[in-house]
Amino acid sequence: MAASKESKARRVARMHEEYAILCEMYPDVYCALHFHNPFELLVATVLSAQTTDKRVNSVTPELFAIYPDPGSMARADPSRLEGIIHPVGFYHAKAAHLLGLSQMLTEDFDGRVPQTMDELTSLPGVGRKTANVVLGNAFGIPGFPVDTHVIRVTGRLRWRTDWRTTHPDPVRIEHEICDCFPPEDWTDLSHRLIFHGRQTCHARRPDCGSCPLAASCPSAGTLG
DNA sequence: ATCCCGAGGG
DNA sequence: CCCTCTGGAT
Repeated sequence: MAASKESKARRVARMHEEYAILCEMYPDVYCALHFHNPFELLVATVLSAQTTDKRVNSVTPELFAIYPDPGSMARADPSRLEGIIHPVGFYHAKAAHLLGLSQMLTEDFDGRVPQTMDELTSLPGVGRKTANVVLGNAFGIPGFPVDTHVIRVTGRLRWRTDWRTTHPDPVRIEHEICDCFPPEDWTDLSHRLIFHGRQTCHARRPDCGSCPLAASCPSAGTLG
């Protein structure tokens, strides 16, 4: 068992090679959401859940023109807020999240976006993935956002020691990958894995034929 | 039908 | 651990 198992050093070396290939495949993968401050990024990221960045970007200009800061958003009329963010979907829950979130920012955090994982995830609508995006992009604090794409892609590439697990633990994936890459790579690497999952390594029919990673991918050709 | 750079609730 | 929440695009 231990003899046939790939050594950690070899596995880490392979992960780094595959990261380099991802960089060649997707030269311009940075935060698709344009923002001017941590509050705007936080709101835009909360809105981004299970939607496309295009829809989020279609509502944020009006949203931030009317509610430029936590104080004004905390006093927003719920139905008006719902109307503004309606195109992103999940508008009822997300409007409630934005209201509660901005109220909590004004009451508990002096109107500022907190800079720790525990404080961020205490906000309504903010999970670990969203918190890591905000930490990395707004504050330069390294974090590794794990979403469904990261779970799937890292499993197929076998970047996880527990890749056979049916229901992998996202926190464990985060820690495993952070253990193998320097902190300055985390945000960028996460974005590329997510982008790869969307563009090529789809859940149902992954496009292995056009994927440069297929040569070293243990799952290539075994799917779809 | 299935997917969108998820999170909260039961 | 499952489900729901939205609607538009493919």
